[in-house]
Amino acid sequence: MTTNCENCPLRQLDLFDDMSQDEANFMTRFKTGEFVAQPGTELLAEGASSSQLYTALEGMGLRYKTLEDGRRQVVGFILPGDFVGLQSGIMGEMQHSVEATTRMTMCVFNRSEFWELFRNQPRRAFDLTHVAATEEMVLGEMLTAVGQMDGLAKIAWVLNRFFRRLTALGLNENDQVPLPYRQQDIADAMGLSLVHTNKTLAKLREQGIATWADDTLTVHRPDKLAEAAHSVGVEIVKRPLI
Amino acid sequence: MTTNCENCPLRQLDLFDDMSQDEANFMTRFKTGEFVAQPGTELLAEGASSSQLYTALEGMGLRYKTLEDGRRQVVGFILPGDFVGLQSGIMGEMQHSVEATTRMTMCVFNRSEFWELFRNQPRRAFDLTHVAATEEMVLGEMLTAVGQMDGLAKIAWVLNRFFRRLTALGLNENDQVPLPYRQQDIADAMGLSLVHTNKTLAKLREQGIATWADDTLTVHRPDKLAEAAHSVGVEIVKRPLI
DNA sequence: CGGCGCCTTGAAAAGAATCAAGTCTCGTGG
DNA sequence: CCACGAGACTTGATTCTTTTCAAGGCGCCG
Repeated sequence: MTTNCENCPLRQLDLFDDMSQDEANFMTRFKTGEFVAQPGTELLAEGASSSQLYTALEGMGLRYKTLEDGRRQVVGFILPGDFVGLQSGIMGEMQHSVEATTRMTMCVFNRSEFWELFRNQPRRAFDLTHVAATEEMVLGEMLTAVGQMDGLAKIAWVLNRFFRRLTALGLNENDQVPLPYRQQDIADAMGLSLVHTNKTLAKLREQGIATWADDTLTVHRPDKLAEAAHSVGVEIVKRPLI
Repeated sequence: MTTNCENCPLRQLDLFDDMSQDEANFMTRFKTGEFVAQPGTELLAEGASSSQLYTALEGMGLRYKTLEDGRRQVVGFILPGDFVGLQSGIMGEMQHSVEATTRMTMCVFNRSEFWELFRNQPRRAFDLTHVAATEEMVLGEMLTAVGQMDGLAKIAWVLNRFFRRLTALGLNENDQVPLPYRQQDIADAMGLSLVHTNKTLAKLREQGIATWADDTLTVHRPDKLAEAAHSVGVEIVKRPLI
């Protein structure tokens, strides 16, 4: 029993642009099925050319690149509503791997119908470009954090981002949001060592700003967190849902 | 006297995808003129919504984000053939500023005709998405370098990238390519201090790998440079020209 | 000639990585 | 039912990369 795009629960959210009836119909045709990934599964591999494109419907995952020496750079986190596989759809090959952190439900689209989308659904084509541009924007902000901030600000930055984004997804209950990643994932995302990440998280905890334990992030002082992240004004941008 | 897209010198290069006659005609109509920017000029400002989109025809520039405390993160370098302003075209607002480093000649396109491109030129729309995806890919690689590599590898990485890209643009003469940036620009791009950048450049020079002086980068040992950059196999990807 | 921008170099200070244990939880198998 | 091991989180001590501070040099332009 797969979810029909017209009844997609994500469509209700303010975070996402409205979708016309016509577009929803098209998406339902474009969608070839659903796929459930178990925790730890690799959905797409760097260098691989997948014939499948996905939109995350439920669960969380991450994008990462691996270096020869085993180091890993997390280049993004995948939350519900995120489109996955655009690079392979456009350039024929993924430049990073994608892994499910929790159990994930993915909407599956067929790459062969990708071209039809550009020919017959200019609005959806525009949205796809929007998705790519948004991704680029996020990477630019992340690069700025990794390149210019010190440890405390980096950690605050990424926690703040999660907090706001997950709140926009309606997952905030009493200033608590689910955050099922490991400390190593955050360390690899922000270019810090695991040990330093751990000590920095402890600092944020001791200062009564935010506590992250048991896959749950509790933000006691959202204002202080944003301040520590040097990103007071940053809004989570509205985006199209593919 | 502006350059006609059909006779655009960049089109000759292997680096760029072929363009059909029909597409070249469309681009000529899409193009509203040319614009010459003097060194140091700000072409687009972060947060601004420009009604103009550009393709760099000649010269070099850079994209950067500024933090409240004055720090700066360079999020990309603009070389001939690069498209500028996609974010403002798609999302209505630039997320980074763009500055001309040298004198630059820019092809100017009108944002108001942007939508027509998506409606009537699906192939060009696809190319635009390709540009966005390529940009995302480059940022991902840069993030990996900034997040995971040490100083020497970071500098080697960026020099190697310039060397290969400028070579693909036909600007390589005897292993020398023009590189008109300041050390501070490279430092801000790779998240290093100016002092450390300078000392690291000295190291590469002493080791006989590469010398950068007088706006010219000379690579004595391309193999060693790529090795130091941990990016032996990375190719400069072919891309569409907008 | 003087000042400004950029590059260079040395010394000191600090932030982050690495090394090294040790704890806690949870699932597995004896 | 409990011992055991794996995986993740903590914490202290040490090492080292990188930053910051400070100063001088060089070329260019008014």
